[in-house]
Amino acid sequence: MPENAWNDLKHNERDARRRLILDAARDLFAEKDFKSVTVREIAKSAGVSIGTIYNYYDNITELFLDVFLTNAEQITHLIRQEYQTAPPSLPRLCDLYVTFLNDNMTFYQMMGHFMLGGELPPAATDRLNRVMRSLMDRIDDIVKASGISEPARHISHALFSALNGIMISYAGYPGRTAPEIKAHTLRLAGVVADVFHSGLKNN
Amino acid sequence: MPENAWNDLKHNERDARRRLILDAARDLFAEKDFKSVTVREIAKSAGVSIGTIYNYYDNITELFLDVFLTNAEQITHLIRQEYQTAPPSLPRLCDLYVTFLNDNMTFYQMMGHFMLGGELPPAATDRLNRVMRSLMDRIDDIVKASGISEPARHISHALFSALNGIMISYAGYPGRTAPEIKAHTLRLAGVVADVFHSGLKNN
Amino acid sequence: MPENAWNDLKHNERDARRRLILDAARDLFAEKDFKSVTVREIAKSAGVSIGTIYNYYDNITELFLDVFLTNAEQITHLIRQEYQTAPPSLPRLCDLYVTFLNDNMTFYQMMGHFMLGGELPPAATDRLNRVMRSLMDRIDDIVKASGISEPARHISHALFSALNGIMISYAGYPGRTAPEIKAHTLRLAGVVADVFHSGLKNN
Amino acid sequence: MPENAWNDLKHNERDARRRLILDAARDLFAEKDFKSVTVREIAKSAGVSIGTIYNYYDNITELFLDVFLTNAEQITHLIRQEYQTAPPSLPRLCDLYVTFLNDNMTFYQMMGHFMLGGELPPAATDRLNRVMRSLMDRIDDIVKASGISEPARHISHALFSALNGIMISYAGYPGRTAPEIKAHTLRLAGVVADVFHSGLKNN
DNA sequence: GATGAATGAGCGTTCATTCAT
DNA sequence: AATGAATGAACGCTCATTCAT
Repeated sequence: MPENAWNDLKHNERDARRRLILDAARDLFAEKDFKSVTVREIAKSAGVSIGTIYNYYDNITELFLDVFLTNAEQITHLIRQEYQTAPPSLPRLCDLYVTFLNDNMTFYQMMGHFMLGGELPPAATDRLNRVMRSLMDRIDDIVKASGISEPARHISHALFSALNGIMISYAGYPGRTAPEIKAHTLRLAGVVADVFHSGLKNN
Repeated sequence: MPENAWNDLKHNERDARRRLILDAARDLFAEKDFKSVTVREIAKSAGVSIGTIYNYYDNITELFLDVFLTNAEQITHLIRQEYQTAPPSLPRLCDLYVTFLNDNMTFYQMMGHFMLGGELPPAATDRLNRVMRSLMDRIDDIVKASGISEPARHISHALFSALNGIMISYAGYPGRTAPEIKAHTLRLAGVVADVFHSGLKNN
Repeated sequence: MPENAWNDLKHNERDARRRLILDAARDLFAEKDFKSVTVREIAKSAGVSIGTIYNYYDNITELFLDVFLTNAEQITHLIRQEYQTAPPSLPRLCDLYVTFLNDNMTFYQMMGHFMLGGELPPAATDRLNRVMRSLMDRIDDIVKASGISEPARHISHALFSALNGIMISYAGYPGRTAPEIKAHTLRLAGVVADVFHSGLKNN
Repeated sequence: MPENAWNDLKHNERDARRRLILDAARDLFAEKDFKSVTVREIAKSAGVSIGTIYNYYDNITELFLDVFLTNAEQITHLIRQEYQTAPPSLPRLCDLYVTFLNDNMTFYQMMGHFMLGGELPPAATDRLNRVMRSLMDRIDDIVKASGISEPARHISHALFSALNGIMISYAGYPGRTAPEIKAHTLRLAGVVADVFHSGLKNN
């Protein structure tokens, strides 16, 4: 079926180009506050023209959102994998998640942006909610499997919150190098895991 | 010493004016995303000219920072008061802090901004660190007094993180009213307090 | 001569395609200000690709001009028909022309555009002049046949001007519906016809 | 009253600057299609920065409208003067108006733009209508005073239309110099005046 | 010290046109 | 001949900052 093959090729090409832009944007975001990255910079960095970016995204917010949601899907996938391939472990979950946040600070910044102030078109809000709920579900899986008696959803929320909070509180610690920050945040992730583990056993 | 009196007067006036600007800015931030507030708006709202603002602040970031640090000092003060007037209580601390974040979303947004992305001049960084350390010390006071055996500082960091994280994770939940958000975040604050309380007793 | 037949076929096909684009453009112009119609929209509406349009027209101005001139030829033809099938009548001429302008606002807008501001390549200017002169000649036919003693060409110009002017002055009257505008402009066309009729008898 | 004097000075200065921009814009419009004049060009031509223009006008449409309305008020004033200082004369009115259009082609182009396609904010539409009605009233004054028995308003509309139409039909005549165009349009204005004059006497 | 008009770099976005397939 | 993704100059507009008064 040459028709299909051709379509696939086209589709692949389009996807590849989109990925090119996506990755360029992500790299740029890693260097500075993502809100200060411009369309021009992304275009230059991706090696395409400004117009091309608008060929793939209606506006820059959509691109930002795509970077964010791609990241969210990534960590969601990682947690699902962990759940499926190893006995459930709060410490490992915490380590996994905080490691990811350290390696993807943009994701973290964007979570703050989109979940706090960001005016989003309704369609985008829907997509955002769906993806975030899926992430939360995967965390829930592990929390539940850790033998918790309480209504698990609240615990999952609290744990998710605590891990996110580690970053907002320490990720930007001035005068610290990236490895130092990673070390400190992972240590705190361990403390959180411990506290939740022993705190929940005894309820 | 008339010279001193005159200086004091001048000093007071200057401080009063600065406060005027500060308060106007804070009020404006309460209405919308702080990054979208313009110098023009602040000037108008404070009843002074644009130029005057630059008389008190070198640039708009300094003003933003001043608002943030003022808020930080405020919550620091509240926690100190709590510590001095009531028996130490993790649940009350958590409630107090999360209530404050709900009532001062700007503080929360700015914490995210300054601690994550914000390029700050060194002097500003120093001031930021000092104030945040002081806030942490007050949290530390209560954590220590709650009868914890472990090295308290880490626990304090983790607790502080967890409380901050509650907000980034749920404060912007789309489709929820402010009271609903407050209710949910306070509930989660309760869960965190519980978990830390029972989790730490048994270590 | 198969060669010729083939050429004819090709020629017909080409013409049909051009007509397709032309009609799509005209329909689009009817919906909104012609200056705001994009090549992309025309292509989509005509069911061809952007590139194809450039295969038939060097640039978008040429297409606009083609739409305009086609319209001009249409009204020219209508007036000739009127001249050939009915006794010459100024009122009927005025009614016919103003009705056409009402039903083809694009033509009117374009007349304003091309005759006032439009930078046109010389070849296009020639074509424009030829077509407009032909239109004027048909008006002239009827004016002359109406029993006018004066040098007819000036009268024809003045009449043509007056009818065009009715539109620029009232076609966009805000708050009026299309039928109301048609009614008013036709009434004014009647006044103009009367004035020219009685004004010219007595000279 | 020094306060008032100061305010007057400020007011005058502001007005002078606004006039500067207005005139620069008008000059530019005279050179090319007014829709193709950019904010940058106007700024450069007026010797001010881009930002300054936005200090006086909310957006470029407002500036365009100001140029147009200023012109409209000018010709309105000229016609009123004529009415007050000379016996009413259709030929003189026609000559006056068409001379003005020749010397202010921008006014003519803008009339076409604003009265046909131009999407205008309601406030602007109101202002536009008021000014145009005032212009029409002055024409009405002279038409009525010319001893016309018919309902004058329709006649005024028709005359106004006819004069405007002269321009749309001949102002851009390609290959003609400005003086030639002026001569031809004034000649047609004379024809129109004649026709209306004798046509109306006999009704 | 207070003022606010002026500044202009820089923003996101558009769209006629090109050209490799 | 037909395609449509890529292009990038150019647009209107914003807003932190400056500086003459």
